[in-house]
Formats: sequence, C-alpha cells, structure tokens
Amino acid sequence: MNQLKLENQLCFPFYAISRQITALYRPLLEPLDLTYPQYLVLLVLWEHKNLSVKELGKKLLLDSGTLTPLLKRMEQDGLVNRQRDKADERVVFVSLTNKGIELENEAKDIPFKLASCLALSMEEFFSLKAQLDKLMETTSALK
Amino acid sequence: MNQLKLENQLCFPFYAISRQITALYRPLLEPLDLTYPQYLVLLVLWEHKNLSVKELGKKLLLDSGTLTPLLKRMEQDGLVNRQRDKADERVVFVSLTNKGIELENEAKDIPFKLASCLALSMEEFFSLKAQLDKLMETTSALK
DNA sequence: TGCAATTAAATTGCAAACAATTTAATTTTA
DNA sequence: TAAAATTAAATTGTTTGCAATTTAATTGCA
Repeated sequence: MNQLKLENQLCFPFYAISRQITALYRPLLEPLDLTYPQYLVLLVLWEHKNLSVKELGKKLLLDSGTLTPLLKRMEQDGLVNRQRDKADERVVFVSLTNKGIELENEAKDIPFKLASCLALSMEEFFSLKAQLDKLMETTSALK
Repeated sequence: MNQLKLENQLCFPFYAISRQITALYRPLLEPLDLTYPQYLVLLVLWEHKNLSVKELGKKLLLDSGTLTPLLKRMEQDGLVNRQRDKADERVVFVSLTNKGIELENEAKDIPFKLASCLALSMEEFFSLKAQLDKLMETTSALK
C-alpha cells in the first residue's frame, strides 16, 4: 500500500472533516453572528463564567496569538468583557456580557441539529467519540 | 448530558485533532520547506502528474480562493508549474517541476513517522479510517 | 449566428492559526 | 534586595480558508 496516496492517509480525513464540520456549523451560527471559534469560546464561557485568556487557551488548545484578536472581535460585538486581573496585571479575565449569556438559549439546539447532519447512530457516535478522545490525549501529550 | 459542554461534543475533537496533527507534521515538513496544505498538493501531484486547479480542488476539498495563492507560492518556490490549457483558456493545469518530483523521495518516510506519533494499533488505525471515510462521505454529500 | 447561461480562475476582504518576538508584570534566586 | 528568569498577553508577519465578486472563456440555445 502506497502511504503517499491521499486515500490511504488518516490525517487528510481529519483535516477535511474538520473543515466540513465547520461548514455545517456556518448556516447554524450565521443567524447568531458567530464564527465556529467564537462559538467554542462561548461554549467554554457558558460553563465557566470567568476565565483568563490562558485558561481559555488551555481548554481550546489555542494561544494568545489566536485568542487575543478573536476575543477583541467578540468584545467589539458586545459578547464578552475583557479585564486585567487586579491581583496580577499580566492576566486578562474574559467574561460574558448579558448579550453573551443570552445567546446560550438561542444556541441550545445547535448541537442536536449538527449531530443529525452527521447521521451517526448512538453506538457510532460514542465509539467515535472514545477513539477521538484517546487520539486527542496522545497528540496533546506530544506538545 | 449537557450538549453545550465542550467535553460532550464530537466536533471539537475534530477541530482540535486536525490542528494537532498539522502541528505534528510541522517539524517533519519544515526541512522540506513545506506547509501541510502544500504537502497535500504534492501528495496529489505525485500520484496524478498533471491536474487542473479544479480537479486538485475536488480532491482536497479546496476552492480556487485557497488554491490560487497557495499554488502561486509553490510556483515561486519552484515546486510546481502552472499553465493555461491551450484547448480551454479558462483552465489552469498544475504540474510538478523536477524539484517537486524529487521531493517525493525525501518525503517518503513522513507518513510512517507521523503514524508512529499517533500510536494506534493496526486494528485501531483501520477502524478509525473506516469511520472517518464514512463520515467524510456523509458530510461531503451535504454540500 | 448571437446573446444568455455556465464555467474556471482569480481577486477581494475578512477571520483564523501559529511561529516568533515584544512588553510588562511577577517570581526566583543569588 | 536587585538582577535574572519566568510568565501572560499582545504584537508582527505569514499562510490558510472561505464567501462573494469579478474576469474571461466556453457552451447552449433561441
């Protein structure tokens, strides 16, 4: 088997599916005026209220080079507040505005709508999820 | 189960693993002066010699908005030739230069090196590949 | 034939993504 | 305590990725 053929690669499907999934989110997120990475930030903040850029980056595997401009755009859009920690001026805390909090309700159907696009059975879903989580652990450890 | 929690999502692992894998490729591709998307273009051209931008885009799921500048950079780097089809001036064919052809030999170990990073058994590899291929088919059909 | 529709690339503009560097604050340690 | 090391964000510069539009060529069909 020729390993240099695209069809024999495992990595290309990850690259392609990742972009396809983002494309599936687009029409669902557009009414909320969100991009997929912005939606991910909101997912985390709906759960954790108040996080530093560092902590947010740890959960999303993104660094400040990506997050700072992204968060500034979200601040511009009135979704989040950014403020320096009084106790440690290096740290910037990110929290939700009322508008950001209220979006949770409008977004609550999105995971179901998207899951239905993927057309997986419960078994397939959980099996795949387990394999991805394992792979995620492997690749995260290689940092 | 709260579907709006990051940890319960299937899509986030795809997004994150995709970027992690690209990060794993980086040190392998850097000596060849390639980015991951450029490497993908070469994978296709090593197999198919001569393709239009359209055909290349079909294989990689990328449009001319992404490919045109990417291919221009690869042309600048002396990896590919771009020339308009004489028979149909709308079409641009992309082919490899000698330098591009020769890179295949230098790249031939990359898939194995990368596969070893992922630490999957043969069974896991093929099982995962099958599930991804199926998902890919599903999401591609939703275009 | 000749105009409308279609097609393939290219272009424009914007949002990520990330390496590398910089800035400023805090901690360590000599 | 003061300089060195570390840390957190921000900044800079480059490459992707994609929607939307434009340009130019070809095809279809009235």
